Amino acid sequence: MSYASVVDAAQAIAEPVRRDILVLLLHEGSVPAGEIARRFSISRPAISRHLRVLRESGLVRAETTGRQRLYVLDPAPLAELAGWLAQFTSDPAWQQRLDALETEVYRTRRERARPDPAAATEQETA
Amino acid sequence: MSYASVVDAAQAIAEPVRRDILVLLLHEGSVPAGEIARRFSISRPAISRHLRVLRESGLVRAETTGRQRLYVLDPAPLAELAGWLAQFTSDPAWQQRLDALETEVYRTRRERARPDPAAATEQETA
DNA sequence: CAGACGCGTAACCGATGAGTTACGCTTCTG
DNA sequence: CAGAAGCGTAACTCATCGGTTACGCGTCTG
Repeated sequence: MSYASVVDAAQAIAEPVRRDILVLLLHEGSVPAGEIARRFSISRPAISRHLRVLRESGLVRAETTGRQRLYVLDPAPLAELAGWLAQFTSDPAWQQRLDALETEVYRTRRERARPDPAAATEQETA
Repeated sequence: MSYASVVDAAQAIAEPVRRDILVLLLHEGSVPAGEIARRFSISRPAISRHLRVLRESGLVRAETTGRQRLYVLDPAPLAELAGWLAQFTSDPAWQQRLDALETEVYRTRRERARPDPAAATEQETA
């Protein structure tokens, strides 16, 4: 398990516009660059560079047909990222440890309703 | 359709150090801030700010005990992010469209394994 | 109680990133 | 074949980010 492309995928995903582009491609399948740009309020070069980021991180592939560039989604890196996330969401170890630790913070989180006697968890960063 | 915290989670995940912190907390359960800082080569204030980002995105919770701040993982936002990713990895629609399109780019992708650009910030240093 | 300890924050700085406009290259078209 | 259409890139600006050092504040301890 190398999780090599997790780095790039996470970086790519961090940008709202890029996420929207991915969703767009998911729904529409294959969309030319200009058409993608037309869907957003930012300029076409900005979209072009977002597409480059997505391309370089393997999330998207481009097929040149004539003077158009059709973009298609490639969810493989996203699957890898999902695999990386799985170690957190599926592994029960963290919960066991938290149970063993029996911290106040966790009980609060878990019950979500009881009055907080100490309230020492949420203070800084006013 | 909320995916509200996906934004923040993706942002938090985009940073290699923050990913490593999450993995560290996954394995160790509850770790004080200074101990976390000691595991990395960067300065303690830098870690402190990474921890703030993780806190504000809900990925981590802090419990103050005396003069220590114990950090624990909260995988809930990661689960949400995984849910967002699921629309790409589980939905078969994209593949149908790609099959229908039958593009050269896709056949290329399918036949030969794609080269993996090595960028191994992944394996935690702990 | 003075001082060490633990941790967060402020102030500052170089690097990165996302947006813009201007431009160039290739491909279609009248 | 000239010009429009479609895209990408270069050059630039501004905001954000991640790192550092200096500092402040609450907590433990001899």
